[in-house]
Amino acid sequence: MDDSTEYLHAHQELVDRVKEDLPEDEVLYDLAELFKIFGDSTRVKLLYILSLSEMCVFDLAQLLGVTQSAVSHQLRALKASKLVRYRREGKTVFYALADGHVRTILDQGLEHVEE
Amino acid sequence: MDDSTEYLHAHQELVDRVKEDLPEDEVLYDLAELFKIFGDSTRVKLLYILSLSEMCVFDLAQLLGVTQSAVSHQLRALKASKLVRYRREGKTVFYALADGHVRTILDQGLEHVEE
DNA sequence: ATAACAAATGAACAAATGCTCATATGTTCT
DNA sequence: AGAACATATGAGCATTTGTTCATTTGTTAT
Repeated sequence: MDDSTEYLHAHQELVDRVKEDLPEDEVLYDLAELFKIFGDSTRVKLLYILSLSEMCVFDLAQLLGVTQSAVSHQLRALKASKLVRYRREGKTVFYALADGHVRTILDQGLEHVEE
Repeated sequence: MDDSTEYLHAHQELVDRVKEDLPEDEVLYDLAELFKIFGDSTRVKLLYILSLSEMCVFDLAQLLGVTQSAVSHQLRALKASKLVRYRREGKTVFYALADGHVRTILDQGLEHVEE
C-alpha cells in the first residue's frame, strides 16, 4: 500500500456506479413506508382477507378476533396508503382491495416465507 | 327483521368461507415479520443496493451515510430473515442478496409507490 | 326527535424499534 | 506477540407503533 491514487479502502468506483442506479431517496422512503404497512400481522391478515372478498368492518373484527376499534384504526392506515377502497351501504361500510398489486406482493412474500 | 334464522349482523357464511381460505395464522405472522424487514428505509436501501451489486459493510455505510454499526445491526436482521448471504475476504465481508424474490418484491412495491 | 347500531377517532400507555456509543471479535501484517 | 483495520455485538435511550377504552359521527327506524 503506497499508491496515493489508490482508494483508502472504499471501492469508490463501485460505490459511485451503484449510487447512480439508486432510485431517489424519497422514493425509497415511500417504499419503506409502504412495506411498513405489510409489516404487521393484523394488517397483513386484513389485506389477505380482502384479497379473498370484500368485507365489512364488523366481520373483519370478528374474523381477526380483535376489537372493532383496532380494525378501524388499521383500515385507516390501509386507506392512507391507498391499499384499500370502501363503500358505504346504510350503516355498514365494506372494504375491498384497491388494486391487484397487493395480492402480488403478498404472494411473493409467501413464496419466500414458505421455503 | 323477524326471521330467527337470520344472522344478527355478521355475514356468517362469508366469514366462514373466507376463514377456510386463509393461510395458517403462523404463516401470516411470518409474512408480517418478513415485510417488517422491508419496512425501514435503511434496510430497503440496503436491499436495493445489494440487488445491484454485492458490497462490503464499509461501502454500504458510506453509501447510506450512516455509521458502520448501524449497517451492521441491520445486516444482522437481513441475515436472520435469510434475505442476504455473505462471504468473507480477509478483513472484509461482502454481502449479497440471498435470492431473486427480494428484487421482485421491491419492484412490485415500487410499482405501487410510483403511480 | 330519539333510540339503536356501525364505524371512526382521540388519548393514553405498554411494547417494539433503530440509533449511537463503547467494546469485543476476527483477520492481516510486521 | 502486537498494532491496525473491518466487522459484530451489547447496553442504553429516544421514538414509533398498536392496542384498548371512551367518546363521537353517521345512518336507519320508530
